This record gives sequence, structure tokens and C-alpha cells, in this order.
Amino acid sequence: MKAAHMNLSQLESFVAVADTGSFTEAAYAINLTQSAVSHALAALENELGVTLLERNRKGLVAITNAGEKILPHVRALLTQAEAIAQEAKMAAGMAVGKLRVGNTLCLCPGLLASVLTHFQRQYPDIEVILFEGTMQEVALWVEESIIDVGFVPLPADRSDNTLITTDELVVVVAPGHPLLGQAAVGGDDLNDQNFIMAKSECSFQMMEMTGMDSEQAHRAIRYQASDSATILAMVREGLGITLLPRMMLPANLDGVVAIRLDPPPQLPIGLAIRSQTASPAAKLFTQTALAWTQAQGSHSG
Amino acid sequence: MKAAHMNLSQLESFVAVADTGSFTEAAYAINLTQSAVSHALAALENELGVTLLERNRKGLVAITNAGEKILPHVRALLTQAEAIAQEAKMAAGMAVGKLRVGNTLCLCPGLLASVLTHFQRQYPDIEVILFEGTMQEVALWVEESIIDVGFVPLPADRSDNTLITTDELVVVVAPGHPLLGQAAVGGDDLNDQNFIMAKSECSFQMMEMTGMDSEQAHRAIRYQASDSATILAMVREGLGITLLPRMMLPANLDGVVAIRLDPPPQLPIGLAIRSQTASPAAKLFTQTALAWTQAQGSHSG
DNA sequence: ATAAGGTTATGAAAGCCGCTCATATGAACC
DNA sequence: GGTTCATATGAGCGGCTTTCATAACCTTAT
Repeated sequence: MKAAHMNLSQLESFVAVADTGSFTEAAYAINLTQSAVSHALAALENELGVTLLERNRKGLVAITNAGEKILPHVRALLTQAEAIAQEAKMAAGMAVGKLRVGNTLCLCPGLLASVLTHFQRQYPDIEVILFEGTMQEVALWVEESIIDVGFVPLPADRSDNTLITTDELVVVVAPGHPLLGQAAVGGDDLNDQNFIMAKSECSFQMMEMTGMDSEQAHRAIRYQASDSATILAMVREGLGITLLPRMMLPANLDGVVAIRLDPPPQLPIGLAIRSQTASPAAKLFTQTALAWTQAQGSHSG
Repeated sequence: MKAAHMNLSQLESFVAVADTGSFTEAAYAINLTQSAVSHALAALENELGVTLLERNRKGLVAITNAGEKILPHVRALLTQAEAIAQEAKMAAGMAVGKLRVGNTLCLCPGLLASVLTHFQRQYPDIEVILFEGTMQEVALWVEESIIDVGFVPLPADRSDNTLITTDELVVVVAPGHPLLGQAAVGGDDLNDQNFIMAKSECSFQMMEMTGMDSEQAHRAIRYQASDSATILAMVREGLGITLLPRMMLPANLDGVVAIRLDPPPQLPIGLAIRSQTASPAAKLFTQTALAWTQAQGSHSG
């Protein structure tokens, strides 16, 4: 029983099932028959000698421990397969393929939009697929080959990072707030304030950049909302103050006032990719983002 | 012409040809017919739409630029394939597979030997393949998936590193050397000495750890040899002094004297692996190495 | 030159493998 | 129990991969 080689198709099936949680959906997602997926997984499991998925003729398949261990490797393998195809097309002069980009909602949405616009114009044949998640998720996704490139706040210890830009954190308060009377607002002035922040880990990071420690930050948060408009509305009502990257401020902030801090905390934002094994599209994206940064720099300089 | 999926077998063929430089040898190496390899490469190139190898009916095949770009991705892909197989076997309770270990000759050879012995005893069914190279090569090989794990001097910026041990650098001189008269030998005392060092980049790193700068180190080296016995013989003849990690000293150093430095420079030695995508065998090896370190530590403590 | 010995390429045939179609089987919900 | 949802299974077709045999090509020696 000389085991035949495992197959890219089988691996794709496995990932698809793991992602969709269903053989039928997986089959649809990768343009195959449900039967094909079933056969593929049976063959794969047979060859590996391990059960990858706990079947359940009802609709939900659970991944086994073994499957959980193997899945990241499969993802990494398929990512390389895509990279190979892309490199080949690049060598033939065309920039095509898929690029999975991760972004954190609470990091300046305008940055992603600008870079994306430039990128799409420059490489119209690269299909961009967007993923949204927390900073931690985005960083993890890059490592696990779920996405090819992601915006993360630096310094990120894992993976390869290139600094794209920094964004200044500002305090937003209601008109007539006591802080407005001060000549300069430092980190200490924020300690006894009520904060309204986004429901994200990244809120704490931002607060700690003003000089608070983790515990203070947790205590200081009075309300948490998921949308920035909601947060600003609450600030307008005088329920508290908030801390935002400058780029997240709306064009006209009616009813609220932004105050710069002294010293101004700079949130560094970078792009994470898998250093050596990045796909060409991912490298192109990084280049585009860097070029955009420099263009911005020269505009304002 | 809907391109069929590329094939693991084709990719193996490509790597084999790239490594051996010959279709015939490659075929032999992966237990296939020369014809099969030829067909495989033709199919692969046809699908990718790129020429990967510059053929030459004489015996030597050169890799094209496109091939050069694609090759690392192929290696990474195949490494993941091996990792998948290993994870599967591990889940079934057996530790089997291949592990490619990189080592630098000038880093304590005893370390590798000890760890290897333990590892082989613990996991007799994991086949270990040794690679020797300079520190830079070893670090690069890990990144490029040519090896799974490698001993490198820390800090190595790339890849994931775990500290295994440190080794003290000592000065070795001929009997009667002026330095022997001093109470304590510091980095400054070495500046005007003639050095005999190994032909390796790692020599400079060691010298810089005593406080010299790069230029001083280059000037100070009088002779370079490739074997440590040769170096010690030259020191014995009074041609100069050398700097060695303690672990590289022979059991009885007849005719030469080792002097400890003050402060003693500690060369940190670690294991590099690909953080997320490491094969289970590579992780086991790291564990074994760490366990060995701790055992050593408790012996001497 | 021509032959010999090396290389890769090519064509045809065999066998295996992966896909689809059709259908069985199982679980839940009524 | 039947309906409806899911996955499993079996047979057959088509294609891909491999092998065998041989061609084409290059280099070197005679």
C-alpha cells in the first residue's frame, strides 16, 4: 500500500470544509461536487492515517485535534502555491492573482482606502479580498497564512514589518469641557476622566500611549461602543471624552472639539507580511503603501 | 486550455533538478524515470507559462530568473507538505519523518553531538540530515526552507530563535606569552596582537565581542586557517594568538595556554526555526535541545 | 568524419486517480 | 413514518502521470 501523493485539490477541499464547516458549502465554494469533496477528504485522511474531521450527518463538521494541528500547514502550503502561480505570471509580465489584506477597523480607515485605491489602479488584475479584525487577529492571520498582508500597530514582534505611517492620538471632548481651558494637556490630565472607547483591545493600547498603565486604562473606560459615530455622539452629549487617531476624525466635527496632547502620542502603523514566503502581490502592496507614504510626506513637507 | 492543477510530484522534480543540476540525477534521487522528470518539468512550465530551466543537452541545466524566484516558494511548499505528513504521524503516536539540521563548524561541535545523540535516542524514527555551513548560510537556509532547524549565534534578527546555551570566549596563547603575566586580560589588551583565526565570518563576530570594532578586527588577523587544530598548532609556534569558544578547546591543550578574559565575553548560541510553519520534528528537536541545556545547567549548579 | 557515450525530448500505451452522476445512508424535525 | 437536510458510497469516464522505447542533440575520442 504505497501511499500515493496527497493532492493540492484534496488540501483545498480540507481548507474549504474547515472554513465553511460543511462539505456541501465547501464544494460550492471551490467549484466541485459534494461527492468530490467527500472523496477527497476520505482519500486524504486515508493517506495521512488520521481522521481530520469529525463527521456528523447533520450539517456541522467539527475539526479534530489532528486536523487542527495540520490545518495551518495546509494553509501555508496553499499560500505558497498561490505565490508560485503569481511569480510565474509576474515573470511573464502580468500582475495577477489574489491578495488577502487584513485591516483593523480602529486603525485609520482612510489609510487603507487610499492605499487600496492606488494599488487597484496600478495593478487592476490583482483581486483584493478584505478581512476585518482586531489587531491581534490581523497579526495572527498573517502568521497563519490566512491573509497575505495586514495593517498592524507597531512594534509587532512577530513576522516582518515595515513602517507605513504614524498617526497622532488626539483627545476629543464636548465644548465647554474643563480640559479646553488648559494651555497644554498632558497624560496626567487624563487620569481622572471618563472615557468612551471602541470595543477593542486597541483602545487600551492607545490609552497606554498617553502614559496610563493598563489598570488605569481599564478603570477609566466608562462606556464602550463599536462605532466611532456612536462614540462621538456620546462625547457630544457630555458622557465622557475619547481618544482617537487623527485620521479617524470626521471632516467636520460638529459638537465636539479635538485637543492635541503634549507630548503628542504617535501611533506607529505598519504592514506585516511573511518575510521570506510573501507572495509577489503582497510585496507589491507593501511597495505601493510605502510609495503612498512618501508621496504624503512630500505633499505636507 | 483550462490548466490542470500543478502537482506535488512536478514540484519535487523541479527542486531535485535545481539541486542536482541534472534531469537524470534528479530522477534517480526521487525514484523516477528521467522521462518522468522531463515530462513533469514540461507540464509545470507549460502550466505556469514560464521557462524555469535553461536546458542544454549536455549535462548542465541553468535555472532561469523566473525559476530562481519561484524556487524558494516551491521549497517552502514542499516543507509544509512534509510537515503535514509528520503532524499526521505524530497524531497517530509516532514520531517519524525527516529533519534537516544546519550547523556551523566554528560553533561548538560538542553541542551538536550531544543534542543529536539525545534526540536520536528519543526519536529513533526521525531521520536527521546534517548540513554544514557558515552562520550566515545556516540562518539563510532556515528562512529558505532548505533546512528545518539550525544552530546560529544570537541575536539573529530573522526567524524565530530560542537560546540554547552560551559559550565563553577565551584567548589562547603560547606559553611564555606576555599576556600570561597580567592579572586580568581585558579587551584593550588584545588590540595590538596578531590573531590567527578560522576562515569564517564568525571569527570577526567573536573578535568584536571582545570590544574591537570591525576594522580593528580585520587588521588584527594575521593568518587564517580552516581547521582548529591548525590554528592551535600555529599558536603553539608563537605565530600569534587566537580566540575560541571554550567548547572548541581540545581536552588537553599541550603547548598552549587558555586565558579567560575580563569581562568574559559570552557567545550566545540558539536554534533558529520558522516560527509558525515549523515541522513537528523541528519543534521536538528544539525541545530536546532545551532539555539538554537545562540538564547541563543542573549538573553544574 | 565518424563513432561512442553522455544528455534531454518525444510518442504511445498502461494504469491509476480524481471527478461526476446517481443513489444509499443517516439524523433531525414534523 | 416521511420529508429534508446532510454525508457516504459505487461505478464509470476521462485525464494525468508514469514507463518504455527511441529520437535528437552535444561533446569527446578515435
